[in-house]
Amino acid sequence: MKEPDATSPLTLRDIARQAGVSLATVDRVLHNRPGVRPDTIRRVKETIARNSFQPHVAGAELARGRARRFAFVMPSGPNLFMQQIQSYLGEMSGWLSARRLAVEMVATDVFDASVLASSLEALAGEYDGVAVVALDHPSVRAAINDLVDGGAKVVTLVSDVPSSRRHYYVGIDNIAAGRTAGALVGRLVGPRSGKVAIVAGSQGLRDHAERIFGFNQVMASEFPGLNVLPVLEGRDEDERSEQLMSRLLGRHPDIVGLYNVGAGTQGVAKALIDSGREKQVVFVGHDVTVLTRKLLLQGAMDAAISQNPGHEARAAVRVLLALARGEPILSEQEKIRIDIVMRDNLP
Amino acid sequence: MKEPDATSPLTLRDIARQAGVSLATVDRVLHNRPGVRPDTIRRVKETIARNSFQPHVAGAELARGRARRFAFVMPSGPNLFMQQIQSYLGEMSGWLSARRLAVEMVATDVFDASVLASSLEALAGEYDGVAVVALDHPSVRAAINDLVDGGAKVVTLVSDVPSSRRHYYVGIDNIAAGRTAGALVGRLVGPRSGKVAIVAGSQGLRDHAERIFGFNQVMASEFPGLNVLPVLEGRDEDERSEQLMSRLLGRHPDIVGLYNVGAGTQGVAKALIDSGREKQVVFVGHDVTVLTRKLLLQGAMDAAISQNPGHEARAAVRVLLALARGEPILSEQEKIRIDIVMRDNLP
DNA sequence: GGTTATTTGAGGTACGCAACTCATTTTGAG
DNA sequence: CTCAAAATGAGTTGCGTACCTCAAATAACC
Repeated sequence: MKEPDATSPLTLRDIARQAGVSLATVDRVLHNRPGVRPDTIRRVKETIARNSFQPHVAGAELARGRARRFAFVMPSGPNLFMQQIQSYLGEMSGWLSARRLAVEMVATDVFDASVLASSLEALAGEYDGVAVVALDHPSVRAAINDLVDGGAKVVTLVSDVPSSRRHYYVGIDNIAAGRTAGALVGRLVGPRSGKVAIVAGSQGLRDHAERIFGFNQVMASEFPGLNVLPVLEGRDEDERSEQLMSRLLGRHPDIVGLYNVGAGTQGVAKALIDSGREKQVVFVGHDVTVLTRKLLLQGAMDAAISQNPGHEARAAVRVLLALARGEPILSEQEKIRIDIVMRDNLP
Repeated sequence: MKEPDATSPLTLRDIARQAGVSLATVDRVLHNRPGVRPDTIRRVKETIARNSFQPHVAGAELARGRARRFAFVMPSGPNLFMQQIQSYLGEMSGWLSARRLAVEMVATDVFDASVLASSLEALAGEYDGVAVVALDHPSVRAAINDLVDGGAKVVTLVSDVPSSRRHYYVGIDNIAAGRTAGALVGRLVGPRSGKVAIVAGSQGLRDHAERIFGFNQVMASEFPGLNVLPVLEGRDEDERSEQLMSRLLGRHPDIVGLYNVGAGTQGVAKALIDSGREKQVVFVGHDVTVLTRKLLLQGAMDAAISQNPGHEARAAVRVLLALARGEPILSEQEKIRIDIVMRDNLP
């Protein structure tokens, strides 16, 4: 005999009884299976809502049997970001396997739309969820939509494709990141006036373009004393960035600020240090790596805008899992913050 | 007939077979139950390790039956921090109930050691886990240790009691927070020299003392041009803080920086604004609230050091859950970061 | 009214583990 | 060697859900 004494958690059986239907019907409603009258569906859903009933995740997880497979589609090549994500996923391996989750990395050329699109197509039906560092291009958009239609949960990582039907975007607001960089450069330069240089990978990349936009916005409105020079495009390569930067420093002795939008930080820093002006020029860049950490500590770099890659990796996994389970997403938790890292709050 | 075909996840049964023991013995080993020879224990553990086997959380969770109860022991009174934590826990309610977790708030006077200690004692045996905003005092330490001995998992929140046997501390490194504040004030003041004021709640509070320590450290070593004035103790009250600050501003026309270590921000800001010097004085404080948000936006405050309370609440719950389940803790994930919040990266 | 289609009920099995009982084997002490 | 104690095996039950089958009831149609 089951006593209705304490507030022992409700089960599906209780819901069924309260709604005056059988367990099978509740199950049909819960999983959108056919063969239930609209009226009955409503009654069951109301009962669930009234009791704010939540199915026990553990029960559901156990009953479904098979493990879930997630794919992370990431840039190929000796990419530091990919290595970091991979290492953070590695740290989660215990957590993952205790939940019977398999996460696999799929390396591909994310900068070539057709290659990326076909890589995505190849995943159809194989995975329950896909996280992808996506290029915003029609064929990629179509591939993402196909995955979604195939029943997979799709999350864009770092770089979004807002026009697709992806379920979620895990990454920062790049315009706000650029604004933050602008505010930092402006404030740290102080009352001085002079020129400000920008080095980006390419203005064709969505995230870089957005950061530059935000940066210029702040510069124009809040720091009229600073004159922003045309953007140098270093293609995220160290050598090229260094050359461009060296030349620019030579031509403009009155540079007081420098914003490095993407990678190629090593080259930019080398040019700055070789010029001997690293103490006079405020240098703000992105991401906390071994390199930027060193530069911050030695004072050559003043601040780094960072989007914690560990958080991104974990958030992507959590979001995919929540989507697959049909759980609500804790959006506040999964939001990637724009971190300002200076020497004294290095993580 | 079970086929050993694919890499279908192992179960306890597989481990038992491989180790050449029965399921009951594996269970005894796993739960540190008596009645197993040391040699057998070793053999079982080795088998588990060799296969990097992780018990399926869902199975374990389902089998244990009863729900888990966690208590959050927090400051009573109209405390903004408590309200925030409570609201963030509210957002998690679906997540919590789907895992059959009950989180209860226990309000108490956390600033009175004996009251806090007896509040903690009262929880013994009732809860599987306790998160507590703790005062570092011998009687509190003893109460925490008693809870731990009673089998509860204990996490200190925001304010640590390192000498106790609490399982984990969820909060920031306050010395580093102070250093960060110092670096910000110093950098934002720029080449000017002058005096820097500090307002704290009380130097007797561990976190405040640590922040001041870190702040002074940076000031002394990196900004010799800035002269730090003696600490004002505003008891985290607006009125008192305002009076003290007004008087100080009157006496020192050459104040260029201001660090507000704790609460009472409203009062400090009012004194600063009334003096009409908010544009000349760099003002750095703590926490992003409705108030500090407004001050940042209007430019009266230059930066806020923040420890995301939502993250703290969620981390505390996750850590308690992991501890209760015997899962490893993702320390990287649970680490509370020191956020620098300026106008352009307001969350 | 009869027939078919749709909807619902009843029940079972399986998932992986915890927690227990009780029988049996092994071990160690005397 | 004997006998009690310790160690281990074998088995059962239940947790809450998913997913399945088959029968029964109800509704819709002509």
